[in-house]
Amino acid sequence: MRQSSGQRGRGPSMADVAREAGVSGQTVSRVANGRTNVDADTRERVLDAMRRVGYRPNSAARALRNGRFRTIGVIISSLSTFGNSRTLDAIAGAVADEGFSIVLMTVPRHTQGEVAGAFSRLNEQAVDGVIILIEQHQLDQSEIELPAGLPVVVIDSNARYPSPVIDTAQAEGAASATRHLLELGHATVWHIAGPPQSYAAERRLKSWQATLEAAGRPVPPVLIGDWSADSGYEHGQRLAADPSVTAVFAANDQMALGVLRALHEVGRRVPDDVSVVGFDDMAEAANFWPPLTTVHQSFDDVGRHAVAALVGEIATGQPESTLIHVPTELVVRSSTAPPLSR
Amino acid sequence: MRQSSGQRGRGPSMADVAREAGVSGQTVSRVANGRTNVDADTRERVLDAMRRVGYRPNSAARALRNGRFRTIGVIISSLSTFGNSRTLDAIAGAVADEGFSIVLMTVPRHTQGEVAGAFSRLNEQAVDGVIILIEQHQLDQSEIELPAGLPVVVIDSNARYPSPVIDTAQAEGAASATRHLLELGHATVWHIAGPPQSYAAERRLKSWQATLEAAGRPVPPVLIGDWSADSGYEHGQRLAADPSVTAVFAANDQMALGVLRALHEVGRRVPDDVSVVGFDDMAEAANFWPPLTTVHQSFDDVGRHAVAALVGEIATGQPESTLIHVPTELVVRSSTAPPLSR
DNA sequence: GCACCTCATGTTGACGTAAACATTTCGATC
DNA sequence: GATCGAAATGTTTACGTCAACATGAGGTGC
Repeated sequence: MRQSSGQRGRGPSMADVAREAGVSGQTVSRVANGRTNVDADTRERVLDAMRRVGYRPNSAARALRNGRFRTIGVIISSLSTFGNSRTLDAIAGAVADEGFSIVLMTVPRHTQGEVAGAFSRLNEQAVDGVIILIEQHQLDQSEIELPAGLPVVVIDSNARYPSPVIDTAQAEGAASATRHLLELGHATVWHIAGPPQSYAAERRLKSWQATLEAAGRPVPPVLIGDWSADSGYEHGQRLAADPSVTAVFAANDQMALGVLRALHEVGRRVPDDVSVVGFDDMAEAANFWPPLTTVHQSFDDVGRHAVAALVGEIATGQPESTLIHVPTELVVRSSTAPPLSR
Repeated sequence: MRQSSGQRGRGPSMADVAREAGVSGQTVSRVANGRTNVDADTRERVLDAMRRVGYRPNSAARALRNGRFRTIGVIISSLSTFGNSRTLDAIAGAVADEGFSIVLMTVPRHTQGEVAGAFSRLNEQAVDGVIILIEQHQLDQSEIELPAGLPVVVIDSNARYPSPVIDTAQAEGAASATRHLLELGHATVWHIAGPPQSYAAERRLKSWQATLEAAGRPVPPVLIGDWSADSGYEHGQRLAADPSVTAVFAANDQMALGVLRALHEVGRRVPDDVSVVGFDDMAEAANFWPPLTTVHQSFDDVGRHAVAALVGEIATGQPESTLIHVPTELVVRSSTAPPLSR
C-alpha cells in the first residue's frame, strides 16, 4: 500500500530510469545531459524509460554536484514603480535566454533590517550571482557585506561598489528635458525630484540644476516627491497656484501625471499655460492628457546588459569592471510648447 | 598558491566549521538548525567558528537531503500589466514571510511554445509548489501536464484545474460598475473588454452584459481591447465620435485612460458628456484627469491567499480544494456623473 | 594474428547536509 | 553505590548526480 502512485514523496531518480531501461545510472546521466557518446538505440531506450517513469532531473543534486545553481538572485526594492517592474521583466527574459532561473527577493519596507534580511537569505548560497536594484543610499546605509566571491551587478547606483554597474544616462536625460523647455522659450524650469535616497533622483536633480546654471537661469527651489502620482499632485497644486510657473520637469512620469491633474483642476492649460515633462516614458505616458513629453529609458537594455555582465562574470570568474551607460532619449509629445505670453 | 582566499570555488562547509570548532559535523548541523540540545558553550564556539571561516549553509545539499526546496515557482505571463505586477509583489512579500523563496518564470511571448518552455524548466524539480498567473485560455491551449504531485495554485482562472483557485470577484465588480452607471441615469453602457484569452476579461464582459440585460437595456456591441492604453484609445476614438455614447466601462484602468484621452481630444467633457469607469484601481487612477471611478481589486489579498493556500498544501500534502473569492469594491471618483441631457 | 586504438558502457566515489542510531557523561533515585 | 535516564555529542549513511577511472567489444594497421 505504501507505494501507491499518488503518494507524496520524491520523484523517480536516475536509478529508477536506469533500472527501467536496463542500463547504468551513468548512461542515464549521459542521455540527460545530451552527451554524444551514447548509442542511438540506447539513447532511445533511456528516453523512453524517462517518459514512462516520469523522470525529472533533481536540480538540488545537480547543483550540489556541480557547485553551480544556474540561478541568479534579484534583489529589488519594490515592484510598484514602473521602472523597477519593467527592468525586472527585461531581466527575467534575458536570464531565461541564458538558461538560468531567477530567485526574486523584494525588500518591501524601506528599513535597513529588511535589506539585511534579503541579503541574509541570499547568504544561503543558492545563487551564482546577484543583481541589485535598490535605491542606492538605502544600500549604503545597510551594513551589509556581500558574500565574498559572489558576482554582483548593481543597477543604477553610484560606483562605490566594486561591481559592474549598469546605469541609464540619468544626467543626459535630465539635461535634455531641461534644455528642451528652455529652448522653447521658458525663463526657467521647476523640478519635482524623486526621494533623496534614490541615486537616480539625485543625479536627475543635479543635472537639472547644472543645466539651468549653465544657461544662466534662476534655479527655483526643488520640490521633493516620492515617485508617486500623489506626491506629484501635491507639489503640482502649489505650482499651479503660482502664475509665474510655466515649465515643470518631474523626475518620473507618475509624478508628472499628478502635476497634470493639479493643473487641470485649477484650469491652467497644458501646454499653453504650463509645459510639463516627465521621465521614464511608461507605456501610459502617450495616453496622458495631454500626451506627455518625457525622457525615454530603455529598461530592456538595462536588464539585458545587467544579465550579460553578470553571466559573463559567473562564467569567467572575472568581474567586468566596466560602467555601462544606457542612453536615454527625449520623446516630445503634446505637453510642452512655448510659453504663451512673452 | 592554490588556496589564496580570492580563489573561485566552493565556500567552507560544515566540515570546515567542525574542524575549526573542534566538534563533529553533526553538532555544527544542530547549531545551524537551531536545535536546543546543544550546550551553550559549544553553541557559542560553533557560531564563532562559523563567523571565522565565513560559513554559509549550502541550500543545494540541504534540499537534496530534505527533499524540500523551500522555494515556490511563480509562472507569470508578463509584468507589464498593473495587476500582474502588483500581485507578484504581494506574493513575494507573503512568500518571504513564510521563509520561502520565489523562482520567477515569465512567459513573455504569447505562444504555446513559450508556456511549455516555462513548464519544462519547472520540470527540473526545484520548487515545492507553483503559483500560476497566466491568462487562462493560454494555459488551456498548451498541452501541458503539470508535474504530478506538485502542489499548484491557479490565480484568476476558471476551475477547470483541480487546484485551489484564487479569484477576484470579477463578476461582482463588473456588475457594480455597470449598475453604478445605470443608476446615474445612463440609458446603456458601452464596454471595452480585455483580450479574449483572458478569463478575467471574459467574466467582466459576461457580467456587464448580464447586468444590462437584467435591467432591460440594449446591449451595445462589445469592443475588444488588449489591456493597453493604446487599445483603449483606439476604441475611444470611435466612441467619442458617437454622440449617443454617454457611458463607458473599460475592463481595466489603462484602457480607461486611453478612452479619456480620446474623449479629451474631440472635446467631449468627462463626466459631463461621457462617464467612464475603469477596473483595477491602479495607484495612478486617482490622478487621471478626471480622477477615475473604478473597481478596486485587492491584489494584496489575492497574493496572500495564493501563498497561504499553496504553503498549506505543501505542508499537509492535502490540496485545499476551495475556491477563494476576493471581493472588489467600486471607488467613485470624478469620471462619472448623470448624463447631461435628459 | 597481435598490439593498439576508439567508442559505448559500467563502477566508484564525492559534493554538503541531517536523520537515525550509537556512545558518553553526569546526576537523580532507591 | 548500583541502576536508570536524560542530555550532549559523535558516527554512519543516504539523498541524486556526474566526473574520473575501469572495462569490454569491435576495428585497424603492420
